[in-house]
Amino acid sequence: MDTVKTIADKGTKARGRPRAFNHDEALDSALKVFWSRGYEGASLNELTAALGINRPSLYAAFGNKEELFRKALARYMQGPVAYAAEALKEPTARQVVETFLTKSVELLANPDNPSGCMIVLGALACGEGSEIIRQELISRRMGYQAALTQRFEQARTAGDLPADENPAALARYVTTVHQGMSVQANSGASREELLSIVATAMKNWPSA
Amino acid sequence: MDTVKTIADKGTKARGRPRAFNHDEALDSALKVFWSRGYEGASLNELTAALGINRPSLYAAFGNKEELFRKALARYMQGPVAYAAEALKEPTARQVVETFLTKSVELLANPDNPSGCMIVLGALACGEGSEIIRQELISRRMGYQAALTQRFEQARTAGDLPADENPAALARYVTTVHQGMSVQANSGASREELLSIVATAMKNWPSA
DNA sequence: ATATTTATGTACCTAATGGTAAATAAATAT
DNA sequence: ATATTTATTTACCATTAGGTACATAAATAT
Repeated sequence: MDTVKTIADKGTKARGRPRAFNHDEALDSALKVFWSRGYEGASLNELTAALGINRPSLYAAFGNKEELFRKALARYMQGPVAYAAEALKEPTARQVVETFLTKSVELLANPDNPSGCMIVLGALACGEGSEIIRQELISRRMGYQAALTQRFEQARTAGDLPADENPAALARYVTTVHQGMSVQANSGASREELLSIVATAMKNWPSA
Repeated sequence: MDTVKTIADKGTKARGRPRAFNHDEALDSALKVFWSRGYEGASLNELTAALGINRPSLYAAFGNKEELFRKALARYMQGPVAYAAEALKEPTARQVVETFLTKSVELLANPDNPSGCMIVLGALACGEGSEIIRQELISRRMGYQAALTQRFEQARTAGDLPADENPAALARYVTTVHQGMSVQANSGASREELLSIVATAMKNWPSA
């Protein structure tokens, strides 16, 4: 268990030999590897090399490959992808979508990032051994799609989305475009190209 | 068993021991494995089991894993995905897109098929060892995107696409929707759900 | 000073990976 | 009948996969 991490534990000194690496920085390194290689494509050799630690330290700190992926994924959602949940707070459905997709482009086109969203590309067509992670990523995607649906229902009530529009269908459309853009980014699409996709996708957004 | 392979060889008899399996049926079995598992996720054990042959026979007949994938991919394009090239022949740009996306749904939602397009999902976020295949799939996707662009340019000349529309941007949009639908299919989307995506995506198609 | 606790380093484990050597079997050519 | 050609079978190869045992190092508690 962690010794000095929380503010509550500030006074107490760590009991054993101190960790030689920073827990969160290591997680960020692991994230980069999983993000670019996917769950299956990320080998423990590549992970330990990126983290600058050896295997037993990794296992002691993070459990195993699967657990490490989950922890990296949590960090991904609280960090690089936090904008997605934020976008739901925009005042109108149109602004929600525009903000979500535009900020997605910034993430996808950032040359410092691996290309494509990790939640989308992390485990798609893969071996049996990755099935649990694949299912987990599916439920994350569906979770966001459901959140968008709810947001659009609210928008319909609020009046900024016509009553005859189908919130679930619109949410599915938006996530589909986002997922397609991840594939495009993985294929090398530029920021401008991705932005043009957003523009085209938004052209038919229903007006109130 | 067919000892005689090509029409040109019709008269001559096969020289050595005849193959105990059908070449093209085996390729179809390999296709199914690669299609559902991706290049990286398909192991030789799973492949040989699916083909019902042992390793040396597979290597003698198809080269190696990479070559087998290429041959399965070629068969995929001439078979299940032949509709994509066909769709380009539709009379108007709108019909091209509608046909392409609708037929894609039939492929993606067919319960007999692995879920998602193999060209899209076959190798996205993967290890170093799959990089060549990943690049190859990228160029297939770009190839179709380029073909769509050309078709839209032609449509603009023909007058069934407004002159101020950008053929490349529209083609990118269409392929993005298709790629997103592959992810949706992989996440378990139904035929009806996929069709609703097509309907939403087509709503903003420019009219002549 | 000593015991206790925790982390690191080395070295190793088993299973699975893609790939192949060599013997054997089944066909045709002469 | 025999030689030649090609395919199958069995058994194996080196490498890598994810994961761990065990001794040692570095800190605190008493």
